[in-house]
Amino acid sequence: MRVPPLPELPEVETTVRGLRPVLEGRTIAEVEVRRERLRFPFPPDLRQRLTGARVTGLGRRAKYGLVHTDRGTLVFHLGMTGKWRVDPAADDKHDHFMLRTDEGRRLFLNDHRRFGSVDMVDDDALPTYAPLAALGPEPLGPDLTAAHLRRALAGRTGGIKTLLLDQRIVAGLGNIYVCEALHRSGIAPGRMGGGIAEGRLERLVVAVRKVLEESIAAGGTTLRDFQHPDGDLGYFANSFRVYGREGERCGCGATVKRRVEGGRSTFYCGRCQR
DNA sequence: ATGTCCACCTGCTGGC
DNA sequence: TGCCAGCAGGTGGACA
Repeated sequence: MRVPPLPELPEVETTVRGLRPVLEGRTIAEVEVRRERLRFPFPPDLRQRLTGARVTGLGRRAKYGLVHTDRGTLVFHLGMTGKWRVDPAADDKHDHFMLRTDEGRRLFLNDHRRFGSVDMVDDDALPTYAPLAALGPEPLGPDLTAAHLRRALAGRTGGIKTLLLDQRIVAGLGNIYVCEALHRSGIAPGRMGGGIAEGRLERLVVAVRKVLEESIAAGGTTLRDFQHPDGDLGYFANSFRVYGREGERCGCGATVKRRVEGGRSTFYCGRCQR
């Protein structure tokens, strides 16, 4: 079974890297807002504010993409099905938001399920912008350590799987990479967060970094080697060891299991993960 | 404070 | 063959 990857941290990182050469240093010549809202209403002054703005740089925080301009920062979230389409051959009914650069490149934010969001934040307000300020450490940065996890998980009785999805504990993980990281570190998804030994947390940190880095590397390869006819940025081929593989063989020979918790699928191997 | 559940949304799948 | 219920899940809010 093959599952299209949802936009988690690696997909957002790959998207930002793909947008950078198109946007960085450019001036936004035209902005089109095609509906009132995605998950949240578009800022009412979005079009006016971005038109004529100069893009100074692009970045990412957790699953948020950041487009810094001389008039503030455009913060976008891809939700579950969001992607940017660059110079697409044809129009699509789920192209909700368009930027045209002074070079005539056209970028469409496409999101058929509309769980994504777009916001515009003043530079001086960015450090206290609530959606970003509440986030835990970047998993690929120096602040994600076993010691951090030990402190953040202390006393927590919930399952480690659920807790790792909490963006305040670690920022940027979603259902897919949490399942993969737990599998690689041999930790059962239902294990109580507060009761995990330090050595296992060390292994978990390593596994989280590794699975994200491998995925970003794969995405980078895709961007370099493969030009999608529609210029899609945000989805790329990937292979998972447990996610979406219910009933298939784990590397150890046991069968991959699926369990639903809180309406979310958890894929795991009952033999490798304890 | 913490854990649990639901709403949001649409394309796809499986069952009849 | 066609229809439709059910499912997928990131996030924020409601609730106990």
